[in-house]
Amino acid sequence: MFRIEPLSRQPVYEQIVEQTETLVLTGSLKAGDQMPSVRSLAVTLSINPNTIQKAYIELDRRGIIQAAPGKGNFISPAAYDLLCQTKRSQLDAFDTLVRELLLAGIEKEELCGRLDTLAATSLKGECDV
Amino acid sequence: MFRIEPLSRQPVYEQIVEQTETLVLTGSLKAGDQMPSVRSLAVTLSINPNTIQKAYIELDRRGIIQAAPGKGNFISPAAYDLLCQTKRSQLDAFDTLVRELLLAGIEKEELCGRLDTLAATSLKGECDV
DNA sequence: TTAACTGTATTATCACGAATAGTACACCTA
DNA sequence: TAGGTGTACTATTCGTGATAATACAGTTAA
Repeated sequence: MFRIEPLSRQPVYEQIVEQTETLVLTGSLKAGDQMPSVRSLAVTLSINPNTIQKAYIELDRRGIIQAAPGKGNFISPAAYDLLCQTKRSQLDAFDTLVRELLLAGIEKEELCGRLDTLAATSLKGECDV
Repeated sequence: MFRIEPLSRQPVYEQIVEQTETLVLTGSLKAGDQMPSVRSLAVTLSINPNTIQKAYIELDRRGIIQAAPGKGNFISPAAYDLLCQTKRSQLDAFDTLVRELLLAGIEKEELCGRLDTLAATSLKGECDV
């Protein structure tokens, strides 16, 4: 379910947060789905339970999951819409990257071509905002 | 010349490296241009000379600058071409980002529109590879 | 020649945050 | 009741970015 790279600069707990969000966006995780328990995921990924907890706390803070003490952590009903909204505010990252690639002499046409290919591949629904 | 954000997760020395590379790509720094001296830049940016040196060592390692002991650090003749080549290998970052934005329900057309705008704005030459 | 600049090298130390370790408590359910 | 769940807390380790303080060597111009 998760793929952790311990050598990455990005903290492990953040990798879990981001991958969870991606799983929600791709539809692999839907509202109401139960997350792996703190302890079980710690065993699976061979990392400390506290690290998992830290990731879950952050996901809860963002409204992506909801904790039910004694039962488990579950994907929040609003998770998907929340993420759509968040991603929309990250369009400037797209701008920055494109600007740099253009500066490096990469043709606009090449980027457009890739965009088309990706759009055709990722056959996903819309975000009803 | 440089804009350092001390609170960023990105190390200061890396900020200097990346900004230098961007300046080369934009044409603000050309082959043969002299970089600020380690000590002077340290004073200007109010950071430790060792941090500047670390950035310069990395730039030298990448072939972007060349050191002339006793004289200074200078933009390497191959700097621009090197960066064009490097950026080209970062197209998968573009793919990853686009994929996520598409998943978040952002229309392909919107991204294309932004791409057009950016291409029109950044009126730069090509990279003769 | 001297002074003042340049890059380079070395060692020690500090500061911050990620990650670990260990323990404890409360809740839910079969 | 037993064993799962989330939660809280403290202490410690560890890596690394950044600082501090020197020292040495090459270049340049007064």
